[in-house]
Amino acid sequence: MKREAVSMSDTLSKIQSLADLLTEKQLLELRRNLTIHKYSKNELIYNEGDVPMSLLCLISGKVKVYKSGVGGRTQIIRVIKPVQYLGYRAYFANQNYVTAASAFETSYICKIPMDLVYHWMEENIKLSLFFVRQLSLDLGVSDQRTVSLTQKHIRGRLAEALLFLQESYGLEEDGATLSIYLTREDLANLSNMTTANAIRTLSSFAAEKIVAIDGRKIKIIDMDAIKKISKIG
Amino acid sequence: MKREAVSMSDTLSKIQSLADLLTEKQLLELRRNLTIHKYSKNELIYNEGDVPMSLLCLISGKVKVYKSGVGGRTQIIRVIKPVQYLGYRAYFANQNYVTAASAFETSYICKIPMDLVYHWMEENIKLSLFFVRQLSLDLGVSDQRTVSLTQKHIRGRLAEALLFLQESYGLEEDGATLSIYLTREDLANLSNMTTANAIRTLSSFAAEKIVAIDGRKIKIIDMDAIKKISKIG
DNA sequence: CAAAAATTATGTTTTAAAACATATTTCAGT
DNA sequence: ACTGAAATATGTTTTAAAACATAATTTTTG
Repeated sequence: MKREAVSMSDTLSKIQSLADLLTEKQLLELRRNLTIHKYSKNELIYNEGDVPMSLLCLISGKVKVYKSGVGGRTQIIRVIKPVQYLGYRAYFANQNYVTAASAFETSYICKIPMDLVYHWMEENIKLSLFFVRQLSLDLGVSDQRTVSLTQKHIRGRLAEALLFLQESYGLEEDGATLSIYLTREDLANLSNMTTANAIRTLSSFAAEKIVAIDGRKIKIIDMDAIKKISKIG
Repeated sequence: MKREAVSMSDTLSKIQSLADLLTEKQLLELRRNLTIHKYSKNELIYNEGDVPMSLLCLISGKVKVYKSGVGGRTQIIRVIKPVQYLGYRAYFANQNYVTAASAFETSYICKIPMDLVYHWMEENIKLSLFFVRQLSLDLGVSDQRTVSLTQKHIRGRLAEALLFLQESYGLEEDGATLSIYLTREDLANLSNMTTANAIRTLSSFAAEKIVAIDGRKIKIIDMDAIKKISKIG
């Protein structure tokens, strides 16, 4: 498990695909204005209502974007893996953040002043189109998620969450264990259910030999079954 | 009630704010490539899985964008009023449509070939930034909606739907009657509930003198009560 | 290392909403 | 204007999931 800090050159190589879109001048400005920040496990990165100031890019670690709803219940809206960008929507919409973000585990995030990014966009079509594409992908996921979370039953929602985690963070060397260890509460907040129901439903999956659980480790035994449960809802 | 067809010059004046972003050359291309289409009540405009070919702009009428989920249940994702654009997300994300759209009532829609629009975007920053903004607003609404639909109770969801319809389509001259007449089924699909529950819950609101119903006409009597019910969920 | 706190686990009860059923009314097409 | 279909209305039953409760672990922290 790597534990070292992230250097500037590490960071620049990670955001290469964004940097490639920039002009020489913009690249220089990027180097001058980019900052790197460490967030510990469960540390808040931004909160609902905050003014969006920076484009964030997750360099290493894992992050959740969530929203608190009725009676303080939390819904995880999306999860972020390296190297993905976040925090841009609210700025473009001229709003304060309507979501919050925090680190699942120790994470390094680089920040680029959003005013600067927007400035670049005004003279850099490729960068603008990059965000058009990102936002379009995000919106598709969000619309799909609305329907899944409202219409699927508990088992379907949990199965979908497991698939979602697998797609987002992948599997360990055994090719079966999810590479992220979430609390049951996070799993519940991802699947729109109560913590007790996440625990119960996951136990059922284990009893049915669909998954094997060892604390927070979840090993997927029968992927087809999970896909089927997710699909039929 | 206006019933006439929509002319090219009507249309051009409606899409003025988009046209203003274009160069002279692009404006000429727009005039040559823009087409106007009439859709009757309940007519399908595009379907899930279709290849997105055109940027659509609703010139007159009312349109719903929806998604069919588990067991064919329909969720209305958003409603469109004149002059709003639709149909662009899937193209930008390089996907087929994941939603469908149809007309609540007779609607005129103008179509502009999406390849052309994208071409313009590649040489027109303002146009690109227009879509960045649109997508960002859409995404904010979608994320908010995910939480509302999953966490609010039936009464809260219906109240929210009524507010949403009021914001989208406004009120009639009496300053109280919603300017859109939906079937109870559409109201249910907007609020994530069964038709029977939409009927029942709306009847309750009427019994509580929060609204007055006359067929599909819904008159809002106690706006504060509706806002409160929506808020507390 | 031990105590406190948080998390996981399960059983039971309650509740909200769906499913089912059946009239009644309204609407659309001939 | 008539007729079948669609939409509305309302009552009853069933079911899924939340709420509540309590205990056993595990994790964190002083």
